[in-house]
Formats: sequence, C-alpha cells, structure tokens
Amino acid sequence: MTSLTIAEAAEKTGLTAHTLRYYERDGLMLGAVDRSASGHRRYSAQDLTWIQLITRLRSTGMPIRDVRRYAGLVRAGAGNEGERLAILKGHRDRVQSQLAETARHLRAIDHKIGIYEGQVGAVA
Amino acid sequence: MTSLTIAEAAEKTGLTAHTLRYYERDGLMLGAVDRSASGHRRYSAQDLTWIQLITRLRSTGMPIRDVRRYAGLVRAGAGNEGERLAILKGHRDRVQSQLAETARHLRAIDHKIGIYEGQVGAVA
DNA sequence: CCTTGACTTGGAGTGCACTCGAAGGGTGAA
DNA sequence: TTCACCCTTCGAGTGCACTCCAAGTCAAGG
Repeated sequence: MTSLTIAEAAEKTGLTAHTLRYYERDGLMLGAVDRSASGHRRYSAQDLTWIQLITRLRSTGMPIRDVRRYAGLVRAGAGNEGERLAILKGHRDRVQSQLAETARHLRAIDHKIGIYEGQVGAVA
Repeated sequence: MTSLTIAEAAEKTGLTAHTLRYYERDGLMLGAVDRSASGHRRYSAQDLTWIQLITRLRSTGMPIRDVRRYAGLVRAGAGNEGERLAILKGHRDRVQSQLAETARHLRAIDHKIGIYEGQVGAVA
C-alpha cells in the first residue's frame, strides 16, 4: 500500500481525521495532500514522515504558527537551511529549559508527597 | 511587613494581579484572602506558600479544575490525606511520563538539527 | 482640594488548538 | 442495488486559561 486514506493516516499518526484536515487547511503541510479520483485524500509515506515531525514539534510545545513558518521554509526549497536551523535550535533550547524547570517542580511535588506519606503512615 | 498587596504578591509569585484574582474567584485558594480596612487584598506568607504550590501544579500541567479539587480537600481539613495523596501521585506519574516523552521528542529534534548542521539539502 | 495611581467588582473578550455539525457524495460487500 | 460507512467542504462551536474593561473607591503627595 503506497498511500493511505485519512482514517488510516489518522490511525498511524495518532491524530484525528479532523486534525489532519485542519493542519492541511492551516498551512502546516508541505503542500496539498494527493487526492483519489473521487477527491478523497491519499497520504503518502512522505506525508506521514512530515506529520510525524510536526507532531513532535507540536507535542514539545511549538505553536501552530511556528510550525507553519517552518513548513513554509521547507516548502520554499533549498537555500534557507540556516533559517530552519535557527527555528529548530531556538525550539530545542526552549524545550530543554522547560524540561529542566518541570523536573525541578516535579522534585518539589515529590517532596510534598513524601510528607503526606509520612502523615498517612502515622495515622494508619 | 507581614502581608502584601496584590501587586507585591504578583511580583513575588510571577503571576499577574489579574490571575491572582481569577484564582481566588475560581476556588483555587484555601479561602478568601484577607482584606485591609478599605477592602484591598492582603496576602499572607501562607497565601504565598500556597500560591507557590499551585503554581508548581499548574506549570507541570495540572488543569485548573484538579487544582480546585485539591484545594477543596485541603480546605476541608484533616481526614482526606489519602485522597490528596492520590491526586498528587497521579499527577506526578503523568508528569513523569510526559517528561520522558518530551525528552524522546527532543532527542529526535536534536538529531534533525545534526542533519541540518551536517549538510545542505536535508529532506524535510 | 486635586490629581495620580493602585485597588475593587462583574462580566466580557481573547487566543489557541482543535472539534464538531450539516449536507451531500463516494465505496465496497452482500 | 442496497446498505453501512467512508469521505468531502465550510463554518460554527468548544474548552481552557487567562486577560482585559468599565466604572467606581481609596490613600498619599503637592
């Protein structure tokens, strides 16, 4: 099978068909997704690879508009790799520090859990 | 100074005065914040400590409604520590796995950055 | 006294990212 | 062919978490 229906693509990517259409409409794809003779979307392997990347960017907190900007650069073709790199690096750095901060908060919450466990243990 | 104005509390907690009022209105505080004779809010040290905790919960992704539920339990007083613990532990576990997933995505993005840095014309 | 600026309230508005509904056409098995 | 279920578009609706506004109160400085 070289191309997938929207339902199959949704299944494989973990997104809903609604979201897949929304992403395309919103300029997050590299171009219009292929259509069957009857007008139904057919997702190629490249489409899925791209969706996987933007899913990574999204699920690490990159806003839709930045993903759209990045997609625009890729769509424009060779010559803007520096700009793409800047977006990716900026995002990586933000994710990294957010990760560190979350880890700090997690430790504090864990500490609080320890306190409660001591109390509950005492009561029980 | 044993109590702070809303502006001072905002400054110390990193939230805005708007958000502080919103949290109180929405049942996230342990009770009504004290008022001065003229009706202005006065934040105590305990208030700040509590705000710090709920800020940790929020910034690790706990929804407002869960924070509200937790606040309700604390407000209800002793006897429900098990329930509080369950909320905290459930949250910790979710944060932990989300942290791990984000770290995975980060590595994949980093890998892509390596590709861009290594050569021109990377496939999107 | 007058002005400045921080505070109060209830309620409305914003931005983001979906998420869904309506109305209708396409598809594959029996 | 009939049936169930897929797909299409456009546009509206949802949920979350703020964020802001209008209109008014209050304290301190000049």
